[in-house]
Amino acid sequence: MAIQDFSQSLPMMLYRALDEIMPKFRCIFNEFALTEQQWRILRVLWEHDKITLGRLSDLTLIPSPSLVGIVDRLIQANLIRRERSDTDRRMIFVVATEEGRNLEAKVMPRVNEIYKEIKEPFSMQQWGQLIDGLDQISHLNKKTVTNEHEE
Amino acid sequence: MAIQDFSQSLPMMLYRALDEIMPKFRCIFNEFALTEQQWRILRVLWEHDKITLGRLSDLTLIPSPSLVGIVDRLIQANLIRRERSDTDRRMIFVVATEEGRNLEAKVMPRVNEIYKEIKEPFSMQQWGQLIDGLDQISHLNKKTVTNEHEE
DNA sequence: TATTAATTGTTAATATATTAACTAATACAA
DNA sequence: TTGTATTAGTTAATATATTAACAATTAATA
Repeated sequence: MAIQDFSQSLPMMLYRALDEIMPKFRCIFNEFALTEQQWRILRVLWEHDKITLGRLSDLTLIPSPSLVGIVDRLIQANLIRRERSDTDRRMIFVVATEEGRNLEAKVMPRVNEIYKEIKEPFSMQQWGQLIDGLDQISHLNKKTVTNEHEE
Repeated sequence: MAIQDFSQSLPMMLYRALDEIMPKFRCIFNEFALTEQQWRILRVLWEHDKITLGRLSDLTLIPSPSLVGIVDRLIQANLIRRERSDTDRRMIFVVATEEGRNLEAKVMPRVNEIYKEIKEPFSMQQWGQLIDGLDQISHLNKKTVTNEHEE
C-alpha cells in the first residue's frame, strides 16, 4: 500500500488551518504594533488581572523561555509590568498597565469581526464538531474523553 | 456580554492540538537527528523525486526564507541536494540523496505508529468530521465550501 | 528589442521555538 | 536543622518564523 498523503495528515491540516486564519489576525495586531505572542499575553491579562508567569505560559501556550523576552518587550512598550510575589518570592506576577488595558476596547472589536467571518460559513453543528474534535485531540493523554465539564 | 473565553477560541484550540501531538513526533525525529522541518522536507521528497523550492515551500508550509537555511543543513547532513533547472535558471530543484531516501524505511513505521495511536480513540465519523472541518478552514478564501473532491 | 513587469530565490533584521542547563527560593524528610 | 528534592523562572545555543528588501532570471509589451 502506498504512502498516505502527507498533505492530508492531521498535523499538516492543523498547520494549514492556522496558516489560513492567523495572517488575518496578525494583520490587525501589527496595526497596533503587537506581535501575535504579545497579543496573546494581553488577551489573557484582560481576563486575569494578575497572573504568574507559569500560568501565563500555560494559557498562552508560549514556552517559558520565550516568555521572558516577550514580557520584556511588552514592558518596554509600557503595556504590562512584572510584580514579584510577597508570599513566594519565586513567583512573578504579570499585570497589565492602564495603557495595556485600554488596548482591549480598540483591538477586540476588530478581532471579533475577523473571527465572525471565519465562523460564518459553518453551521453551528459543524463548528461544534470541529471544536469538539480539536478538544479531544488536545486531551489525548489527560483523561477519558467522555467528561466535558471541569473546573 | 462578557468576553468569550480565549482558551476556547479556534486559534488556541488549533495550537493546543498541535502542542499535544507534535512532541510525540519530534521525539522520533530527534532520534534520527532530524528537526521537524527537516522531516517535513524529507517526507515530501519521498513522495516527489524532484521538486522546486517554491513548491516545496507550499507543500511543507515552510516559508521560503526559512527554507534556505533548512535546506542548507539537510545538504550538510548529506540527505538532499540542490539542482538548478536547465530550462529556467531561476528554479532550483531539491532531490533526496540515497541516504535521504533510505531514511524513509526507518522513520515512517515509527511515525505511523504514533499516528495510529492518535487516531485510535476517534470513531471513523468523528475523524472525518474533524478533517473536513479543518479542510474547510484552510480553504476559506479559495472556493465555495460545497465541493469536496478535487484533483 | 528595449523596457517593464512578474517570478524564483536569497539576504537581513528581529522575534519566537526548542532543548538543556542553571539559579534562587521553597518544601520536605532524615 | 541540615541535606535533598521540587518549583518558578532565567540563560544559552541553535533553529525557525515573520516581514521587508533585494538580485537574478524570465515573461510580457510597446
